[in-house]
Amino acid sequence: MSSEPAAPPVVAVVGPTAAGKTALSLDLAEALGGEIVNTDSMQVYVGMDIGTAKLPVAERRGIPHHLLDTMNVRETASVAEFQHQARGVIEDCRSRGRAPVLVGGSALYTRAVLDRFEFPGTDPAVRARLEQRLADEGPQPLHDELASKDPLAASRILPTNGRRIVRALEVVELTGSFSATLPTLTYALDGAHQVGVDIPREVLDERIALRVERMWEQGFVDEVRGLERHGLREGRTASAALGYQQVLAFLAGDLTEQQAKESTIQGTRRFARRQDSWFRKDPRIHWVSWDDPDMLVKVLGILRDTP
RNA sequence: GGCAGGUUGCCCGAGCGGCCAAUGGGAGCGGACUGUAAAUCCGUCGGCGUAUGCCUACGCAGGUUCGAAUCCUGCACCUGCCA
Repeated sequence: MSSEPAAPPVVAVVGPTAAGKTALSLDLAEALGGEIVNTDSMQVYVGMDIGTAKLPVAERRGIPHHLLDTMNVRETASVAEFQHQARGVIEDCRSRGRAPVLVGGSALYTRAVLDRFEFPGTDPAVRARLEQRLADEGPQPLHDELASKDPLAASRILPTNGRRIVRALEVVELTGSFSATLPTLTYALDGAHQVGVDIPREVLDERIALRVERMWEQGFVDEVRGLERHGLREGRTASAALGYQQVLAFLAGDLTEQQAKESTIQGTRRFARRQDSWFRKDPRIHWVSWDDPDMLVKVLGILRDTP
């Protein structure tokens, strides 16, 4: 038996928005002597605070938080880039003997960090050309083209999903083929664990509605107004964030404020369903109930008992 | 009080004698997902333990018809115009 200290574990807290991931992650980080690593695709933006439910600095209990506020709203986010940064942060934490605690609801981001996930490159010119064609011709001709160049990829992507077809064609042009299917569930990091916060739909729906109401009370509309001046509307990814897109529509006069709020609640609920479909099918996740008073103890037990 | 219009499935909204359990949208439910992922897209969607099947259903009650959500009569409620 080796006597050298084991590397600190990597724990990812997953689950739908508003389930209570943040509280658990803070408790965990304190218990493990760890640091928080954000895996939320929208909390990376500077100034997107209220609408993303970003934890205020004052409530971070002095625990270092990584990968928050790394981009401005005009910049386009990228999973591959995020993966690179996150792995760097994780390695850095562990080298200092600190356990990285990942928190966030962006399933693809979390998996990209935790799992063996390699993203083929990208080429802005190729992408732009394909997107132009998508706008002009619609998805079907592009799908036909994909079918002739990479039949397997075409068979795995529906002819109506222009977005995925464009990316597939881009990768085919760059590398010759596109896998169009998710890699197996295999951790790329040693000592990785995933803990899911399980919460009944009815409770979650209620919490989402409440959270959105609070956002408005806290001045969300003003936050978006301010970000609009910093180019939020031009930001490709940031402008599509839930709540932000709705408030932008309100500010443009396309929705009433009430409609924007209701649409945000509705959209967030649907988003939570999509998050569920990622997390529920991952058998590696250890689930704990959102209202379990012994949640932390249980999670620590799980970490101790599983390799 | 008179004239005109309306009442459809969880919600909105088409249908205007058979091809209607009833177009479409939303919600709900399920699913996909490799460099925009809080995105993009798909399926399902009255009930009945597989059904060329049965039941329930288009405000309520009756009628015409081989057959009605669709036509007629009465009633109830809503709406626009004239008073």
